[in-house]
Amino acid sequence: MTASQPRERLLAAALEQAMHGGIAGMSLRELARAIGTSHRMLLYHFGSREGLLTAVAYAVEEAQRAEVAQLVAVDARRLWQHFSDPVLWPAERLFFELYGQALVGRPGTEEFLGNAIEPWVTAIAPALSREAGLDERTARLEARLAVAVTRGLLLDLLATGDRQGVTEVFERYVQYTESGYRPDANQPGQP
Amino acid sequence: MTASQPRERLLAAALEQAMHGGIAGMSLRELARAIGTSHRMLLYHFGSREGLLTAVAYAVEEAQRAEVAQLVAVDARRLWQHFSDPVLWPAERLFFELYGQALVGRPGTEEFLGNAIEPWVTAIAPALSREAGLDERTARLEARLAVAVTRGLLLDLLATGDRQGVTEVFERYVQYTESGYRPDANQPGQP
DNA sequence: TGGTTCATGTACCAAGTGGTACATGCGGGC
DNA sequence: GCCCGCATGTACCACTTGGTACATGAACCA
Repeated sequence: MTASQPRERLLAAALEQAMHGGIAGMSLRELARAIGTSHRMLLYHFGSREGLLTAVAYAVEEAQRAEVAQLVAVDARRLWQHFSDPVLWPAERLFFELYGQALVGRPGTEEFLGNAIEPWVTAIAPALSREAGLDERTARLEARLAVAVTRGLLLDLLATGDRQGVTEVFERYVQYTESGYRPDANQPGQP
Repeated sequence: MTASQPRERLLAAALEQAMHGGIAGMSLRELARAIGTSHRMLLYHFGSREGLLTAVAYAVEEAQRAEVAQLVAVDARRLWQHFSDPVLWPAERLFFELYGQALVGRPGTEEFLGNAIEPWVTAIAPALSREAGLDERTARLEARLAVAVTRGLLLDLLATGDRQGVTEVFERYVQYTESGYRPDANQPGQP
């Protein structure tokens, strides 16, 4: 189940490699050389280049889901602390790489899109509903916003490397959510 | 200055093509065929494949900056209405594609990263400072958050296509900002 | 023992790759 | 007229690409 099967072993190695230098732009031979096998083996075990890409995308997705499952009911600051940890940056770069490729229709990455939002929202919303007493609809809205904020700030973080600065921004967002908002505050022109 | 110079004409065509089907995964010949020229011409005018990629990335960046300049002092809802318009989706897909490639170090896209955050913050912050009476530091924090929220929600939008749903989420964020937050809520940190 | 299945290596293929050499047209200045 | 610089086309280069054919080994089961 772990790395005993050669396919699993190769997949793990490919994943590892994908996190250092990307994967969408690599040829089978490049990748094979990098992980110490032959392009013949990659084709044997994954059928085609696209099959390999698909398998990697799927694995990344699965890792994400595992992450989510583990993080339910954790508070926002700890969650950000977790995601902004530099050891996760390679994985997050890979995520954005695959995401970008999926958006332009690169085969083998398309199904990646379907699981980019909904599973996260579904995983986070119940905790919000429970701990903040929100009705389900509102909890899902709030969760969707949280996912977007986290992704947007991760993009910032990966581009700038400025963990402290971005963390400050995240803190500001958290304080918004903690203070709740007053729908009666009406406007028109900003307060 | 427009499309009189052949290089400009080719660049415009390449950009156009890049928005429909991406560009990072295309070969020179594919691209040339798609825009009705020869790969020879692309190499002549851009020096190399990487030169072309760079030029396209640069043009996208420039278009972004123009967008920003035009949007200063516009209110948040109109801004979202603008960015979420389906006619801009191809451009935004291209943005995320280039961003993803830049994050994994694809040559010709690297400098893209440096201008992903700061120019936007600098363009937006003064308006926030002016209209909401925030000090400069706070205005920049707020602007950085706004950029992240917008990008995160655009990612959601491009993946799901659910403009109405995502717009609701954005609305929730706007209401947070409009109601202001109460730092006295509990929290020790942050003034 | 022999047969079967999975894993791997070697060698190859046609097609496509980025890039270059070279010839050709076409315009305006002299 | 002539030349010169830009733009373009044709033909080619060595190399890489994804994929396949085929042989071989190792492990297991009969």
